[in-house]
Amino acid sequence: MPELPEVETVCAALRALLLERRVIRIETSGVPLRRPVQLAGLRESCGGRRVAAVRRRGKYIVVEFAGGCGLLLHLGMSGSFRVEGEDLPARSHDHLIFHLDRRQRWVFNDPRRFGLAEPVHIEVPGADPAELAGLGPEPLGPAFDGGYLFDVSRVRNTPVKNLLLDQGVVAGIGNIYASEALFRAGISPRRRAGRLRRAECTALAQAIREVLRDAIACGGTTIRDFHALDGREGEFAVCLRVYGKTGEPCPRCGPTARIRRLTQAGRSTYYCPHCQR
DNA sequence: ATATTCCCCTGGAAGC
DNA sequence: TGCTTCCAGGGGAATA
Repeated sequence: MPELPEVETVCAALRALLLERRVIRIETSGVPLRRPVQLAGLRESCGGRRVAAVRRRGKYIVVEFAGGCGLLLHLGMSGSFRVEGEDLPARSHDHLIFHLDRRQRWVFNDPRRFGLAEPVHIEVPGADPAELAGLGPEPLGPAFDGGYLFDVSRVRNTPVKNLLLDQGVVAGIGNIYASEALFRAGISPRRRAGRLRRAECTALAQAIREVLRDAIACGGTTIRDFHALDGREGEFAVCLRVYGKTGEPCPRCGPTARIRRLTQAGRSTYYCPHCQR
């Protein structure tokens, strides 16, 4: 569920709440997330240490402690965090509890358990852990532009929508923003990636940056259950132009064209067959 | 090697 | 009301 803008929103809130805080003790529900939780490793990596940095890479969050110790987090489809007083009641699907100083706790809650929380090594302060080496560039960073997209797409026969979902090509785009970016760029999601012209790649890269920036400014998109640490929902849902809008008039073409849904690589894609070519 | 399909899980909405 | 079916913002393993 959470894509780059949602993870960015969560990450900024975590940074504000956790920086310089000390992890006193760690507990788990004992239930595996995407993989079994390595409680001993987490205690070694985080236990007794102060949070030195919190940053995002693609859809991952990296929490850095002193001494090269790190914590790699991923929200999966349904993960969420909260930081609250120790006296409040636990909730269903609380799978990781980091007890902090000042009688607070930091909780990772994840009903579907597709999330991830693992100890990692940080070689140099600010560096990515080796586990993230396969990620493509940040779409809002300097390495991502139309030229890059053109180059990496040449040898790919997959539909461009699938290419955008490949985290090794570009990190952080998910199902919502892939559809939204293709709509903004006027490119059909079914187009073979390798057949895109250079100008189309430029338009698409620009559309990706725009939609992600707009969504971050709105605190992300809440379709169902995404919420930030303060409980607020992402306001970008009202700005969606095609995602989830099957049968509605196209915002660009008007009532003469209706938004359609199709399935690509097992995921829903939304697009206007009239203005996306 | 690349590209789909399937699977992991829970919960909410929609259909009957 | 209750049951069944479908669907979901992710990613990785197993298949073609």
